Amino acid sequence: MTPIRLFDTYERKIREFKPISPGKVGLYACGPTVYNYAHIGNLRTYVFEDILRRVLEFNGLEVNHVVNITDVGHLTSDADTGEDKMEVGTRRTGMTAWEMAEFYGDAFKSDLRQLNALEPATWCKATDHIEEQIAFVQDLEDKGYTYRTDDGIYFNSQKLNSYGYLARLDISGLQGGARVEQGGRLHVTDFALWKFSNPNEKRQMEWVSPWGTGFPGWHIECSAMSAKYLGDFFDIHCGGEDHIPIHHTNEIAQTEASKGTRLANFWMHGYFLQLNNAKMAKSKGDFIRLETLVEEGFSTHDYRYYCLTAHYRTQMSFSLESLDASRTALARMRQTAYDWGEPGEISEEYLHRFVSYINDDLNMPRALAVVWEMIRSDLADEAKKATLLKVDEVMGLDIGAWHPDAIEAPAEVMNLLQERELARTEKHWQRADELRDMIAEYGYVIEDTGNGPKLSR
RNA sequence: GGCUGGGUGGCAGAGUGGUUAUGCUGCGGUCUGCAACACCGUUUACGCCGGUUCAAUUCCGACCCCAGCCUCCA
Repeated sequence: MTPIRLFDTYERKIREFKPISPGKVGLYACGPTVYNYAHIGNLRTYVFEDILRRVLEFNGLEVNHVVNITDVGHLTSDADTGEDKMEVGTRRTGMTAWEMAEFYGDAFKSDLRQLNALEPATWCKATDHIEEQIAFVQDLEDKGYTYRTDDGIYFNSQKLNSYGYLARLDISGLQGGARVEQGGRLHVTDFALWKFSNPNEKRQMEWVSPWGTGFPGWHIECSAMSAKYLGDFFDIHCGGEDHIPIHHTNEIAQTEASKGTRLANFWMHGYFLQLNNAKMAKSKGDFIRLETLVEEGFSTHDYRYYCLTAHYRTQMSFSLESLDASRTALARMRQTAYDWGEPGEISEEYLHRFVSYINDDLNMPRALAVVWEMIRSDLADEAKKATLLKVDEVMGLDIGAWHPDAIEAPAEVMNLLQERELARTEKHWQRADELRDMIAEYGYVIEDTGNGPKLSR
């Protein structure tokens, strides 16, 4: 079998992937912060992670997939004007922080299911792992990596020579450009491990700790939970590209200080979906949800297909026009496959070519090109069907489950349709065309096939 | 300002030191009463300026532009 080669952000190169334990892969994916719905840009990263998992499994590996839910740890902005996102969220929704976390967590899981992403083996919430996080911070304190300020316990990034290696950070450059008040931090790159509650206001989420009542910093949850579920050094850690300079840099710093490892053997990042030449941001008004696309008449699978048309490591420009191209392509793929009938023998040649691309750093656009080549080849239909169903184990487009919708048209439309068929057998073409126009006014399109007319909306 | 990454045909998006994916769209054709579907064919593509080379979109350098991060963020 073709070796699996993956791009590792830490090394900044593609290298062969070999599991730390033969046959088994530990995979940790940074999950959502649940103060709002996920937008399609967020979702693109989870589609990438799902493809990664499917490719590993396609290669016969057993994947232990862990995804966290960040339901606490939203640091209040360091600037005086900053607000706690969670607080803003509770005001907006009228829910408590706990209710909100559950609500948006469920919405997120629902989005993933609709995108046909495989369910992780473990979902872990930050609030369910406060003890582990406290223990982790305690360990860092014992090892001399922390200091205390007025508002929390901080990680001293200067204690690690390798700090910022993942992002190739030029720390002196950062200092010149820092736009935010440092507070009590000693260095710009230092970050909170544990934040104290403000004595003047009661937080909805807070816990007692050896340092005082408060809540964990954002980064510590991933170091603590990944260690719990996958060990001190596991195979792959994923997330969005924006996590490279801060979140993952800090996770690595914590784990390196505590465990002496770089946390994961491979660091992989999904790149942004751009809207109007800028990243889609929850803070802007123009963020698009999966549900928004459905309201626009697209299916969630259309969006999944769309994600496969670009490599995960390139930014992609979103527009309804380009999504429409994917919808058309997927519709043709499904319909064609349906018409092929029952599957026969898989074409080893096409399968092999497909695998050589997916194993080459998840090159789905190239793999998809092979699939189209196969579809338009002179292979027998049964072989095409079998091959397509096989490669769909990776694509996840549910090709095999699809069937044409049985259109339920109102009786008026059905009568018109019947009338038109009569006109056609009598070769009254003008009348037939009039009837077609009338049917069109009800919103239905007619396709005349060998087996009679076919209605669609 | 610093750091990281990128600029490919109408759109999206692969890839390569010489033969220039793939999907969608447009155009031409076959099929069809017409249309639609399907199928076949098809259009001056590689930001700009230098350099290396027999040959550069592909390698090197400068420049311009774009995105991300430096602030919660997929």
